[in-house]
Amino acid sequence: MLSDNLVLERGVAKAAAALAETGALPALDRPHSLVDEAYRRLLLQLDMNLWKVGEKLPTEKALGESLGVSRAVIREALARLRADGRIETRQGAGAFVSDRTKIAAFRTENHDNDPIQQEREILELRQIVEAGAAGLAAERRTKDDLKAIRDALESMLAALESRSDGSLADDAFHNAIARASHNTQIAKFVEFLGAQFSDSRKATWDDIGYGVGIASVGQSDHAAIYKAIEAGDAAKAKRISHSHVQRALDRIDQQTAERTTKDKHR
Amino acid sequence: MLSDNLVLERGVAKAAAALAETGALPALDRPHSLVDEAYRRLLLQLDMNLWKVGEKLPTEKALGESLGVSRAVIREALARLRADGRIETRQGAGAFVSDRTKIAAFRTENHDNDPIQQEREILELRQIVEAGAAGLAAERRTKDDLKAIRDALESMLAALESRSDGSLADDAFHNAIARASHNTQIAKFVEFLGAQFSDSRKATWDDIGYGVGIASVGQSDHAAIYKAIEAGDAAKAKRISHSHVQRALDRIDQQTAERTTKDKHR
DNA sequence: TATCGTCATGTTGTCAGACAACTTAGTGCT
DNA sequence: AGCACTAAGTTGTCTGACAACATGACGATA
Repeated sequence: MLSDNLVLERGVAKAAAALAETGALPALDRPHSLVDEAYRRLLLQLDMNLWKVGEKLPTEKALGESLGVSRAVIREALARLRADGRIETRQGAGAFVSDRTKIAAFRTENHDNDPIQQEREILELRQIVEAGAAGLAAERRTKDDLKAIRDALESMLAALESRSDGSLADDAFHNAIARASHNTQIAKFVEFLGAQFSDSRKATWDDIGYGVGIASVGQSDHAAIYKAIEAGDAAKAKRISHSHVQRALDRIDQQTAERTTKDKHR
Repeated sequence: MLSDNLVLERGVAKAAAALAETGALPALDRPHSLVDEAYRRLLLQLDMNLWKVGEKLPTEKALGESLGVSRAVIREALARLRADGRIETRQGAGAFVSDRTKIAAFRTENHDNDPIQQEREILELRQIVEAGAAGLAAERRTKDDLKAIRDALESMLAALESRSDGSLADDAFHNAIARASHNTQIAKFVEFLGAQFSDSRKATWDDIGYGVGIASVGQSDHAAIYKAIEAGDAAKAKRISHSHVQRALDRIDQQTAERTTKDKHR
């Protein structure tokens, strides 16, 4: 079942050349490298608890043979899993499934979930963390922090007036607030969460966004958040930041509702 | 400066054998594998902005020669960096520094920071997220969720009465609440943050913890959090959860204060 | 019998070389 | 200038080899 040959699966040049004569479609799509594929397979099997915690995985040789790839490919895939803290390897012994207390990295990827649902969930997490960060920022901000936030605010205003893309300034604004919390982990995490969006956030700033006026509503939120942080009002900063993201959540829910309605009438 | 040879650096068997005659201490500690070391070096150089965003890294061959390791080692290290989203590689072209919008994984590790300070920062992040999760849990919990939380609560109570280690049940309690938020990203992240602690959390449950009564105070917090979630009181669940973690933060600050005082008198 | 070395075997860690697939820059032709 | 073509350089993958280490079997010794 899981012994599918990775090489045979994707279109290799040799196979493609052979098929070209028969008129079969060329192997245009090479979605991932062999290492990527091997990594996905192994991660999937780990998530499915195919091997218990502490149990030994098959040897690199065996894994390579079952997937039809060389040991080098398997080793690079295992290196990733080890970096994620999902497995531990001991020279001469083998690779073992590590328990959950060893997780070393957080990723938002999810094999099975609906992408929209996933985006909603990330946004909700973002809402919590950014509101908390805004609260801390109100308590700890320095003059330099305020200046950084203000600069980003002005960049966004300029973008808004020229109807150009302000998503970068938007990012900078939220990151500046997170940094003002003077907690590098929070700052790093907000930056990370922001990166998980980059494309979908642009929707706020494109033509549609301007048409609906999302961007300008957002801007008044931003100004209010800044004022609260400047005034040192943590509760207020948290509240406004929270409701600011809530608007984005509501938009997602509204779109989802519209879609399901459409589906019913189809 | 950065052309140090990794192989020469760590204690290789050959070198150890040579030193054995001179009476030098044996190379007991083999801290990391070559791949780990190479990964750290490259990550450090990336964090130091040695190469600009979009800039091309040296070739695998060159990197291998400058670190004194084979291409295979470099490739596995680069595989990790690529998995983290720090670089992108194009076959035939090279490896390039990717911009911050591509970050694929969040790690708490920090090269330079004081470990205690880092623990405090993670705990603060935890405070924010867990309080938010508790709030959502109060709004969305099902009967099954409540049962899972209650089970963990009872496990902790049993551990408390038998004065045994309840850190696992403690973990289970907070994870059950996070799952009750019905947001898999939040649940995954709470689980992740919990894993970043596992050892230091045990302090709450060891002998010292019992002596000071930390565990029993925590237990009354836990019970109150459960009640609030059961009652659907989101604000209350958030508030208690927040102050629950605040106690742990205060303990850290107190320890830090004591240490600095001691340092002064030394 | 129980314990302790020793050894054979298997596995991971690392190295070296080779070729395929691909990019890039240059070269020469039109 | 623009184009096809070539050549060199780079990453992706494969293969084979050896070192370092773990583990269990075996036999010697007390």
